[in-house]
Amino acid sequence: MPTIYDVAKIAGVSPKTVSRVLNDATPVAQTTRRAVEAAIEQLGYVPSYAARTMRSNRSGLVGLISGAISEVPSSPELSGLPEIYIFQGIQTLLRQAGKTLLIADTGGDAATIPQLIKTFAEHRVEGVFYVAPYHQPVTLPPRQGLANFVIANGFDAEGTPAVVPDDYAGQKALVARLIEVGHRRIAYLTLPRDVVATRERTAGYIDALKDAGLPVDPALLRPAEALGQSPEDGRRMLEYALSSVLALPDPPTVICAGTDRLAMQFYGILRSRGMRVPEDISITGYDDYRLISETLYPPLTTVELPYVRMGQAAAKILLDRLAGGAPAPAPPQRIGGAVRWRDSVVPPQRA
Amino acid sequence: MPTIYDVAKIAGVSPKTVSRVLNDATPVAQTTRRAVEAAIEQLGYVPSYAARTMRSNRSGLVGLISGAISEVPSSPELSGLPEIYIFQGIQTLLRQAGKTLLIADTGGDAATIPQLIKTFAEHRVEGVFYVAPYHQPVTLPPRQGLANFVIANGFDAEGTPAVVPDDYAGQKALVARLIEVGHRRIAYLTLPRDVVATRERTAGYIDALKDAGLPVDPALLRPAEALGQSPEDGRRMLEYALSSVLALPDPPTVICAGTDRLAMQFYGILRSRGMRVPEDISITGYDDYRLISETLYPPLTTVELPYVRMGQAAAKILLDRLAGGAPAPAPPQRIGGAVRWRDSVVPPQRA
DNA sequence: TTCGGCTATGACACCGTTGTCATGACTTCG
DNA sequence: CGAAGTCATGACAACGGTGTCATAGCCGAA
Repeated sequence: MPTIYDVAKIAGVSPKTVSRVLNDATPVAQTTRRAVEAAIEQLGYVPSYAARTMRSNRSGLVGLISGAISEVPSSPELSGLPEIYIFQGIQTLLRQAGKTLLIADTGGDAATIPQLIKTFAEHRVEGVFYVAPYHQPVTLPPRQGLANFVIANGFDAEGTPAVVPDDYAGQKALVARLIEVGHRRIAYLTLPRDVVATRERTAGYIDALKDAGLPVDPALLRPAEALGQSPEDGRRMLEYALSSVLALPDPPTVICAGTDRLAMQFYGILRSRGMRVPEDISITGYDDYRLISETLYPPLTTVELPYVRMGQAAAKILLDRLAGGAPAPAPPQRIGGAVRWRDSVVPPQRA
Repeated sequence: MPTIYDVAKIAGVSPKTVSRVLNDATPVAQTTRRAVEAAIEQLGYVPSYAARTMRSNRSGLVGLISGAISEVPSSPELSGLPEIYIFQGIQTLLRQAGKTLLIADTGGDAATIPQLIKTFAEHRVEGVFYVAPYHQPVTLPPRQGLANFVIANGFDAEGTPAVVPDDYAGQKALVARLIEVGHRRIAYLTLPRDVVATRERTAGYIDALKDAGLPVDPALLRPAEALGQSPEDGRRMLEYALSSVLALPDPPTVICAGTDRLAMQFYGILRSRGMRVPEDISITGYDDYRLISETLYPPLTTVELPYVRMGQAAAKILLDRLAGGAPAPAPPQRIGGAVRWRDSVVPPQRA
């Protein structure tokens, strides 16, 4: 591969001048610049980041770790949206800033993380992203001399900069909207009780009802899933939760599902019982996982899980720190997701 | 950050000896080795890949490009499985080989690729993966001096090493299995006519029928989707295809959908018409996209799209080349996917 | 005219490792 | 007992850039 010396020789200048041209550094005469650029073109010269890194100590690399970094065992049922959207958000901003993304996946085994971090350290990454598979508390392993960690889709106890979805506001906005179109009996069949998203969204659900002066009926609020259960148990729990609210003397006119996947299952169960969606009952989801929400018929009203924007926010935090900005520990940054209003919800029909 | 000199000074040896310890090179005395290892531990020393790269010209980095690298415009309806599984397969093997993965996403804009490749070149990657969003022909942009390209989920006209799913064998095995349990009237409602997967799977469908000595009825074989149509048109086409085969004088006992997503839509349509799955009609999918195939009730019989293994196969090709193995151009390597037999198929019921 | 200041450029060392080659101590064998 | 061979180690240069400092040419002001 050609080097800066080859370019210098052809252009008839010193290597240092070539370096200046490459870095847009002052001062270089117009004619010199053109000669150097021509030589670069002619040779197909590409500068070496490795050499640049040694002198300047800035590698242009940023690491990303995804997979089982959680305290909670990996639950496929919870990681609805592929984390790849978070990657995309991160990468978009990094590329604009001239950084390149190194990725490593734990493959579900948290024990591999120290090794991954060591590899990143060997490549002298300027920062590291941790991407959790769903909104959760995490514990970062030892930093091994690296700085500038940012957590996406999670948070830790040490106040590491973090970005999370605003689950509270999302569910609250959705329920407020349901109330607005006339619903009064709103069931909420949630994800497992112990996850962050359930706690926050439930609070949003309750506050939306209170804000509208509606009563909160505990019979309308129940988990439709538990952590670590078998598929059969899951199915049974789901049907039981649904049956319970439908059997109430004053049944709901709309069912909010904890996730688009649950909503999809409700479609199936309701239809095999002869109920029509949305004529007989309205349904909402959460995530806006478009493979489901746009494919279902009728298309699903849901709340966006703003993964791309979360990734961008995480990248912005890191880039600001690299630029020498304030560390900004603060509480996790919360990213709101829009309500996606589709045809699975209609105003309640008179009985 | 501590360097090899700091380690050498503390251990009382020369830098070169430290280097030998780091690389497990002969010959180093046991006592010396221990002293050096102790010094490394004490300082928290981490070797610099950048410096190593300069001397040895091996960066330990491999690039991966995903996104719109296709000739075909990106169709969300076709990229059933998230490419992330291909990444995982690739990364598993690379990590074992001590390589680190650099990733870049085009963000849907193929015009960005030359820039991405240039960035990879600056980091002196040892190879580059192209990952297509679904099985398709691709055209690689200029290589800009880089070698060792491998295509995953696609193939090009130049014979670049490539890995693709064996769509022919997958559909053939599925249909053979259906015949085995007694089905004779087997409908196939496919993905858009022009995509590779449809051509190959249709051939598999036909050959399975022929092998069993069954007639091929063109009325049972039709596309359920077209490229680039609106959601409403899509829905209409889908319903029309389904209605057509059901209205036949001798209707099918099982419907093979072009993808799990289509199968999911068929569940919905059939149920809103009062038909039961699988009692009244069996259904199969393709992809084994578990968020759908395991969540549907009854769980969906489908064919695995072996993305993880495809990624591993692609990585193996690259690693073999890096190790100096034969270039192995050959036709694309075909990776077979297993039939996943679940409850959406039962033997045909007597009319 | 002379001198300070600015512009464009180059010489040189250095970043952190490793390949090449040399060297000294110790074995082994005739 | 000396020559040849092995083992453990170190000196030195080189990889491809960039930071620091020096320098030559040119300008305008005193």
